[in-house]
Amino acid sequence: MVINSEEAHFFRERLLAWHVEHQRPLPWKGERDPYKVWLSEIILQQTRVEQGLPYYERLLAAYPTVEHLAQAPLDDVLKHWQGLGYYSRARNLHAAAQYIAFERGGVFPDTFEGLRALKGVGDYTAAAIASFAFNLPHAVLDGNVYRVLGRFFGIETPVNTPEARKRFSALAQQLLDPMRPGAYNQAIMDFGASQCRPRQPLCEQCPLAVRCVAFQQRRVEQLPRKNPPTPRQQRFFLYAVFQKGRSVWMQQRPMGDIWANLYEFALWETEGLPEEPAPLAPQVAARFFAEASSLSFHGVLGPYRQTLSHRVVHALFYVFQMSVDEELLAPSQPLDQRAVTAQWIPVEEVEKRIAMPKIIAQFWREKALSCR
DNA sequence: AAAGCGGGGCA
DNA sequence: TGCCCAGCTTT
Repeated sequence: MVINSEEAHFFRERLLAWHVEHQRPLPWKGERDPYKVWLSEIILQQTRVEQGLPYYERLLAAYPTVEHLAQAPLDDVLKHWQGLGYYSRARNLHAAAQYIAFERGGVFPDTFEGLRALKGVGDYTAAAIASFAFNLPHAVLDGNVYRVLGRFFGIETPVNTPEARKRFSALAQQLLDPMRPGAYNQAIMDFGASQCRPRQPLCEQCPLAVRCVAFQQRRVEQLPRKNPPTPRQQRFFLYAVFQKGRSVWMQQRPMGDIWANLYEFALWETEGLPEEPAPLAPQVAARFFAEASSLSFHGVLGPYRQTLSHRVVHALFYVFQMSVDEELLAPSQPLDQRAVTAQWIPVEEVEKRIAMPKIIAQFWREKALSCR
């Protein structure tokens, strides 16, 4: 789709005028430091501003410069990231920080291609940093832009396809104000977030409505189109929570699966949940310890359920206590068969130091409450 | 081209 | 409950 310059001018000017009146004050607005822009953009990937804001404040306080971030242990970065989701962002953030700090002397890339080569930086994030920090003319294409352009131009192509990506990015680049790329990108994303929002958009007071195809055809709620998502697969986790004195056995989740690098308890993944959980306790214990007789079973909690983007996880927690004077028994099956860290963690350090998936943190919190 | 990867908010 | 969110990476 090629648009004439008059139409592009109309779109641009109305949008920028709207932005002057309606923009939200946020800490990264107008920021030119590429480190801060980068940090904010990684946090905001697939994440609402309200959810990401406190994480931005805490991470920036903990790591004021890219060197601070690069020198921190990955587990500390993950702990700061706990609860935000998509944990590969934290791993990539850390890896990119080390690259910038140790191989580039702390100097950020200042071109689109240089930024795009950083781990965790795709087309959107590279365009955002390039335009905000360096005023380079690259148009952002995110969920907001898809929606605004899809409605205004009445585009039928489902947005979650490679074809849409090409069409929309070409369109976005034509509409970009080459003299004010940063301001334009801020404007269209703010506009999508608060005016042309997914549900109940404010069309009656919209400066673009007079030329908006979706509005004129009363199809605002139908656009942009999207292909249906793939159904979520169910997974069933039976956790064995081994406590010895004031310590608990925890292990790190492997790469290449959900919650990579976060910590959990000894895990037995099954094809389903048992009808009667409690009688299964000896079998659960036997999965991990040959000498189950030295364990006392303290009960089972759950099932807990958590929905992820492509999975639904159901979890039961079997709690066992070992006597304090007992030496650590050899697991009947290696707990670290996935070659990850496994260790006894003092109970009082778990919440402070260990990054856990939400479903683990929730169990742990409720267990602590029920034990006092 | 499709799948995998979190968690929160809202109708 | 389903949908969406300042997306990226792997297969």
